[in-house]
Amino acid sequence: MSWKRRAEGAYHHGNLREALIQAARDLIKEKGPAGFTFADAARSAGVSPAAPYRHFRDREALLADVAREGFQRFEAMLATGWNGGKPDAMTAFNNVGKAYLAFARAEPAYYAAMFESGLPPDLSPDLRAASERAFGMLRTAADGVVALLPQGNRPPALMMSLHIWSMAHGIASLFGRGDGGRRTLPMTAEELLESAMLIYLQGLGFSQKPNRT
Amino acid sequence: MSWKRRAEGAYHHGNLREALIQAARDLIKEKGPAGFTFADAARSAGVSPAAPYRHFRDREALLADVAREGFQRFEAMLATGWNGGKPDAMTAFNNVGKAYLAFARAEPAYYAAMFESGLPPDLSPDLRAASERAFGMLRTAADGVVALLPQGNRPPALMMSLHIWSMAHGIASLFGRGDGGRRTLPMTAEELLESAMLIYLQGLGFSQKPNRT
DNA sequence: TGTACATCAGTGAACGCGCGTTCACTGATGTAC
DNA sequence: TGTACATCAGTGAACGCGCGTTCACTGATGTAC
Repeated sequence: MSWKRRAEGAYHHGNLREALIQAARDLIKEKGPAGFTFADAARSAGVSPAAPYRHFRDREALLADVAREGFQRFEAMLATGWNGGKPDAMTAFNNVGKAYLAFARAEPAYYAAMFESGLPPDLSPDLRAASERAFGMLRTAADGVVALLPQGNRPPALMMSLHIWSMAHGIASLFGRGDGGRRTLPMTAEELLESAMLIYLQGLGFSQKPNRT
Repeated sequence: MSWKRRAEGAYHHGNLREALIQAARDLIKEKGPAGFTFADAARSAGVSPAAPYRHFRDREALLADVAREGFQRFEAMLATGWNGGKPDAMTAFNNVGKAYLAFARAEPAYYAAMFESGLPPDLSPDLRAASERAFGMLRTAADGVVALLPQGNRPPALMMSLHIWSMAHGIASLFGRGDGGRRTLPMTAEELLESAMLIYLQGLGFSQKPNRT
């Protein structure tokens, strides 16, 4: 469903590019990243099957754009969780984890396009850059947390951010998706991630729990 | 490629069911779990497009059988890693992690069918059971490790096994696949997992590193 | 040991379908003067 | 302000293709007697 309805009988759509991305998201959400076709997207947007070629070279290019847009929103959501490290780095770090899972649940279509579509991560420089900026947020959060430890006792922040990324992605993939059909858990995905991060941070030398927000 | 070549001109294939599973694995490896068709599999196995219907209701049933078989081999591989908890639980636990990644790398087609095909986990009781037995191996390993801790200071082994599963799955999905096109890392996937498990175990109260095998 | 027969596994032709892609086209929009 | 023209965005018909599925069939295998 496009946020801007096409005027009845209008020859020019006016916003077809965005409408196609939106249509692709809807279709991915329903049927997975492999389950939509170029013709499908055109139909959903209410245009002829030839129209999408004005905006995307092929299906893969459309999918890549969905992924790119997804990384941008993902980055924004992680940044909101981090919130500049406030009120303190530990709490903010925990909020980044929650934001990660919230994104995967709220936007399963973006998430699938980003991580499960089979697109090569550097299909285009734009896609690559968007993906790296999103990861950069995890890195920033890891830097903030590592800085709380005494010098000489600090783990590499890059490694730490890769650990957190992997854990959050694993939980999101296995349990935390908004599109049903997934495995069930004796606890929420958020609780699972939070408990894992807590134990992990204790392993790094932290002793107290992050404050709840 | 079937391990049993079809006799020239033989009318009966003799092993078509297994040959179709093998063909599906080859095609999944090449093009992803969504990238193979029933007709494709028949062609690879050298039979007419109608032949697979003698053995599988449809494409999804074939895919489910690939996944089921995958879970069985996965379970066996994890069990070999665990090796009854020998030489000691910590070392064996670490070996389970290595076995997890080794499987994902060596058998990307099975892994994709198991975790990335979009099949509902309880499509069939058989599939469900195979999946749970595989997870049971992680649970067994977690039990073994938890038992090393003093009573009163033991985390729930179920939670711990979910943590490990998520971490290993996250690393395998993001970095550790044998089919290329994945993100690159400043370390191996095995090193990433091992370091994460080490920190995690320290967080649980363990102080020494597991012995190397 | 031989024969008749039932069962099984795969054939090959056929069908309807939807997809990706192309093409010459046309209606709408923007701009130079 | 009006007009001519270039550019742009979407049309609709057409094509070849491969897929999923069905069907009556046939060749091979196994078994009862």
